[in-house]
Amino acid sequence: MSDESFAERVYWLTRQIPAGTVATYGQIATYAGSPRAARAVGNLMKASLKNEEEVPWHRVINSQGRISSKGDVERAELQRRLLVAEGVAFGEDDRCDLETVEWEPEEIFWDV
DNA sequence: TTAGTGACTGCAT
DNA sequence: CATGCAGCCACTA
Repeated sequence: MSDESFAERVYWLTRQIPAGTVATYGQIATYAGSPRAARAVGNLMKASLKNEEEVPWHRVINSQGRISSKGDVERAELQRRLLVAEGVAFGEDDRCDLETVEWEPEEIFWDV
C-alpha cells in the first residue's frame, strides 16, 4: 500500500469512510502520508468524478465542517443531500459539527 | 522538465 | 465573523 501513488491511497481511504460520518481534506491528506496536501486531495476528489472512480467523495469536506462548492453549486447541493440522507446534520450556517460526525479510524492502516 | 492549477489551511487584517 | 494572503502539493498539459 505504501508504494501506491498518493492518489490511490486517497481513494482507498475515502472508501473507508463509513456512511453517516465525514472526513476533512486535511485529514485524508494526513492519513495518505502528506499532511500538507489537503489541496491536492480536493483536486483528486474532483478528478474522481471525471474518472468515474467509485468513492464516496461526498463524505469529504473542508476543515470548517462546510462543503467546498467553489463554483459548482449543483454538486454542492447534491453532496449536502447525500450527507443529510446518511444522517449528517447541518446547521443553518451550512456547517456540520465535526466534533460528532468526523470520521475517526480505529486503527492505523500503515506506517505513518 | 517546467509551469500552471485549485473540492485546502492557518494566520493575519 | 468575514476577507485576504501566502505556503503547500500532487496532477496535467
